[in-house]
Amino acid sequence: MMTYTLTTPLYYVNDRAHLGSAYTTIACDAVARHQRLRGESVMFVTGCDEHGQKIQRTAEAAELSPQAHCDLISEGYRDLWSRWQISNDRFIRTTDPRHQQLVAQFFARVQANGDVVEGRQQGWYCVACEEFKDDAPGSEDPECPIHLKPLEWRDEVNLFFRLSRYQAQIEALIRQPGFIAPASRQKEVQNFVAQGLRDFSISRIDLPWGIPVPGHEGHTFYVWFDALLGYLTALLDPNEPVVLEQVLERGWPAQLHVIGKDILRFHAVYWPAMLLSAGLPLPERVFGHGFLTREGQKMGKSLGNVLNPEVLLERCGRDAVRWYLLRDIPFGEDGDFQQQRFTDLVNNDLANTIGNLLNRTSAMARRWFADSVPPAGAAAQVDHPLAVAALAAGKSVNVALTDFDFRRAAEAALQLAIAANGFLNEQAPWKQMKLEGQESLVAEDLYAVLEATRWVAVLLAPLLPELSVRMLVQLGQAPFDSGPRAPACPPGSNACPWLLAQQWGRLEPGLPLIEPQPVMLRLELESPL
RNA sequence: GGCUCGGUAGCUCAGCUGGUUAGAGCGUGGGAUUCAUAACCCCAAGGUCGGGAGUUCAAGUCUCCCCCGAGCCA
Repeated sequence: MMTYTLTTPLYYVNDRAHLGSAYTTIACDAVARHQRLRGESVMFVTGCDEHGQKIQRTAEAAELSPQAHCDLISEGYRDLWSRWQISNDRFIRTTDPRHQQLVAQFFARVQANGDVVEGRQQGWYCVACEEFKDDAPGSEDPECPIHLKPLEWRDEVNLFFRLSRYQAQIEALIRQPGFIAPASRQKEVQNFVAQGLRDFSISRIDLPWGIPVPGHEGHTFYVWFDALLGYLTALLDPNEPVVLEQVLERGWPAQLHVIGKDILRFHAVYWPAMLLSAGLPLPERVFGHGFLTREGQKMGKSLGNVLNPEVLLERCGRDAVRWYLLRDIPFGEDGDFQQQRFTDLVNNDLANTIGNLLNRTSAMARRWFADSVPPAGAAAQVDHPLAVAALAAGKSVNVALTDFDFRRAAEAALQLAIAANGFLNEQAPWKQMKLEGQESLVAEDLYAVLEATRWVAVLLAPLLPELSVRMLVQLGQAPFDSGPRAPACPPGSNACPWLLAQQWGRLEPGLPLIEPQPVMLRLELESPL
């Protein structure tokens, strides 16, 4: 069975997780859950990138060994994702000894293919970028334009990867529609490649905190070379011997790499070339998403306005943050985190519109129909206005999620809830109940709204798994398993619960309804986050 | 400095190959209602579409220049 493999970047352990990493990871989580709900077998990879001089120095500054520092930070990531209930199947650390073995095997292939050459590299180096700066600013004390830190003069013999040999293949690759997403990022990479690809160095000398290059004493691998390979190591079963070829049986090639727009070049150019050299298939798609600002300003330590995902989690909860990030920020574009808007949207959409819909409908059904789902009558038919709305919403959600358009998906689910609320106000069952002989009409109306509400819960499952579960439980429905070990359904089988749930009329009349509890509380933030 | 993307109501954004009075949600104001989490539903106000020039019978939508923001390459 085909595996849907997707990855977050392997986060650099230079510092603790920030909101940006949480954003990327949550988006991937939504995709992974959606695929699992559709019955796909999913391999969702995340992890940490732990080598390089920058890490070594950060550790020294903290008076820790590099390993101790990496252990600390990567454990922080692992713990954070677990508390966010991220459904990753793997968490790879590039300091894993197994990774070292895989890198050696990969390197051997690249070398056997004639793509490794020695070259002298001389120039100004930025440790923060872990890169040589081609155009040295001439003067005596050049600074890195990005980090505003002094550059260091290096003169060393390194190993180079012969990227230049792959010019034509890379050009063809990035021309393919869909490989680089969103499409608006394609040109930038094309122009970069059009300038002519130059070989890039894949080793460093006298940098102990890295993976040793076999056969080249004193060389360690350049951090990017080793980090990208983490995607492969992650796929291997932790108990099986490390055999590069085996990744083909474990989900390679990936369907999707989700990354921040700043590292598109590495994923859309360098990485495919490395894979070509090693004779491995290429990933289907590289999605470069935008960055988050906060209240219109760039987040940064110097400004002291960094939004900590731990704080967000504790004070606001998973559903609220996921909803805001997925529903309001166009995936792919830059976005701005605004606290007022955050609470407005969460309270309006989740508490007032969706939560209250369930609450009011369930309360009426219980009051007038013996604590249970009323008889459906004509409302069971698929031409009921809410049935039509539900089917349309379901279609939109599925299409939107396939396109990684979380906003459209969230909007579609929300619109269904709005339609159901509107229908209730039009039909006003509370008025009808005061009249004689209107009970069957009221029953139909309430059934239709309860069923539409069930649909809202179903459609929210990939985006807000927890809210979805709380709603389904109140409706007496079995919640869906979209977690790491969710069982996949063979293609063509009709056993996929989530897809089955997207049929109008699945709610059983007569089913007991438990006393409604608010499924989503309003956010009341007295102080800024 | 070069390249790319974006700059549309207070806020977040839709506006396909140029064509009737520029749309939605949030926020704001008003109304209606009481089943419900002071919730839901309805209505309204709000924009010289970043600035300037040009092409056209007609431009938010095409061309050029400039300004602002972001990313990449230097």
